[in-house]
Order: sequence, then structure tokens, then C-alpha cells
Amino acid sequence: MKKPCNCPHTHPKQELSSLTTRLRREARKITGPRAAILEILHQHRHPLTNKEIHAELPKGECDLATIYRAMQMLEKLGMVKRFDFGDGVARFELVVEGDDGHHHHLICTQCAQVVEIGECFPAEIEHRIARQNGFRAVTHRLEFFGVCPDCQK
Amino acid sequence: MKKPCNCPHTHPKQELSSLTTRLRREARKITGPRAAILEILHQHRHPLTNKEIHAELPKGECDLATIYRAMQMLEKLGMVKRFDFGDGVARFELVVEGDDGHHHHLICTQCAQVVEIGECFPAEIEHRIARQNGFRAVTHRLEFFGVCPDCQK
DNA sequence: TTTTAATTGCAAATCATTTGCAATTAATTG
DNA sequence: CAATTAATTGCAAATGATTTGCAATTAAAA
Ligand SMILES: [Mn+2]
Ligand SMILES: [Mn+2]
Ligand SMILES: [Zn+2]
Ligand SMILES: [Zn+2]
Repeated sequence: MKKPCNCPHTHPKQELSSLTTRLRREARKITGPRAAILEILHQHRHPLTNKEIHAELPKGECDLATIYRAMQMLEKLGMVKRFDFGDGVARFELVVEGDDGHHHHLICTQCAQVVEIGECFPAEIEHRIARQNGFRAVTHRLEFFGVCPDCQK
Repeated sequence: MKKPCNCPHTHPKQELSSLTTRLRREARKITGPRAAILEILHQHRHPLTNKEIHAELPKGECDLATIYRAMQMLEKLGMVKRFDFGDGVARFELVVEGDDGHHHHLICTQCAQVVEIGECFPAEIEHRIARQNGFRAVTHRLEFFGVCPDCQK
């Protein structure tokens, strides 16, 4: 079980019901495992790994493979955003309807504490990079790493 | 075999001999596999995966596991930099002596073409992010993704 | 309630990466 | 140059995350 975090960041309130509505809209079944997964994601403000989600679920509630499949689908539907902290494990965060979920994190290299970051790579610079190389639809993946206050002691 | 690339970027000239010197300095043996790996890295300007390096080597020349071990060591010695394009495969690039190799790439999501990028995340913003969250020694991982000129046709 | 396509659990398969171990060898030493 | 030794290698097996085949289950539509 992941310990709760009291950081200022919170997911904009969105009823779980609106989440299931989004699923139904895509002709997807609202199953026990899916509702449970959305529930877990909904009560966490930092990205979770599939294994972490699985650990939060009541034992025997849902197979790990089912979670992997659910996250793939939710990602395709744009309901969750996949993040890569460079440790070879995917992490997911719920995305608010209408948003694309693009944002970044600051991760402690010692204890893996995560901080949600509001800043983004400057658009003007990104546009210049795209133009100079003739690329279209350019975006980026960006994560910060450092030593958190606790781990500095 | 990776097709050669004629992009303007080139590795600052550094004799292979200087590379082996760096190895020797660390009390490491200059073996056939290691020399071959450095040679391969030396003639490429974009990061290579272990499998790609292995494919470039004359068949039977060196085991894949040896390449994995060599890259781990070279990374620890700061002679190569590890990059993560988010596809679950590590890539490595030779690092010039005295440099830390920090830089970024623009990758085509269709054909995987790679462009070396000179820009970096603005230091002032990064410092602010570090300060505001009490983090020390903050750095970042950043890669750009888009559709290259060829793949737009 | 029946029908049916979507979903699930479970086990096996993939893939990148790591590791144990015995055989090999670069580098040092005399 | 030959002996000595710790580092290195090849090979096979182990790991860990993620995916997939398939038969059984089930949500949703009729
Ligand atoms: Mn986040
Ligand atoms: Mn590069
Ligand atoms: Zn951004
Ligand atoms: Zn940078």
C-alpha cells in the first residue's frame, strides 16, 4: 500500500461516475476490475505502476494481466497518461477529461519521492527545434531528478 | 547494420587510443570486445542499442552479455552516456573526455530517425523548480518526439 | 431470459537485461 | 619470455516487466 501524500497537488475533482461514463461512451464494459482500477487511480495524485495498483486492490480481486490490459485501453482512450521515470517500469496517472495530461515530475533519486511539476519546456524553443529540423507535431518527454529535502539529511 | 547518417553533427575527434588510455587509467583490461565496441561507438553519432552494437560486430566476435557488461562499466567510468527513448531499450553514445554528455534528441515517431539537439531545458527554470521544492543536485531527462520530413510525405 | 461479443484468469511466451560459473586471457612480474 | 593472477568472457539460466493464447465468464443489448 502506498503511503498517502499530503502535497498540495490534487486531481481536479471528477466523479467516478463521469469516468465510467467515458468508458461506456467508447462501448466498453464497466467491469469490477475496471471500476476498482479507476477508483485507485482516482485517489492517488502521483503516477502508479501496474504492480502498485494491483497491490492496492483487495487480494484476488483482479489479475495483474487484467490491469496491464486495462491500462493499455485507458491510455488509448486518453483516460490515463503513461509516464516513464527511466527505471523500466511504466507509471500511470488519471487524466482529466478534455485535457491531454501532459506534465512533468521531479523525482528523488534516493527515495523515489515524486513531486508534480507545473513548468513545461518553453513552447517557443520547441517550435524552433521543430522548424529547424522540418519536424511536425513535436512534443517532449521530460522528468527532473534530484535529492529531496528528506534525503539530504 | 545501421545505415550511415549524413547529419551535420559529428563527435569531436578523439583518437581511439585516447579511449583505451582512459580505460587503462581505470585499471581495466583492453580486450578485443572492448576495443571493438569503442570502435563502433566511435564511428556513430547517434546513440546505439546493445543489440545494434552487437550486430555491427563481426559475427561471433563478442557475446551480447559482454556488451551489456561493457556498457555498464563504460557508463560508470563516464565514457558513455545512457539515453532512454521510452521504448524500453537503452541506447548509448560515446562521451567526450571531460564532458558529462548531457544533451537531447528529436526522434521521429514513425521511422525512429534521430536528430541531435543542442538546446537544453533553461537552467533558471530548473533552479527555480529545485529551490521551490527543496531539492538539490537537480537535473533532467528530456527527449523530443515528432514526425520527420520524410515521414510527412 | 437469451444472445453475444467483450472481458477475465491463468499459464506460457516475449524481450531486455542480469548473473553464476567455469574457461580464457591481459597485464604484471621475475 | 614464462609464470602468476585477477579481470574478463561465453554460455546458459535467471529476472522482471509486459504481452498473449485460450477457454471460461459476464456485462450489455435484444
Ligand atoms: Mn503527475
Ligand atoms: Mn546524442
Ligand atoms: Zn512539457
Ligand atoms: Zn538538458
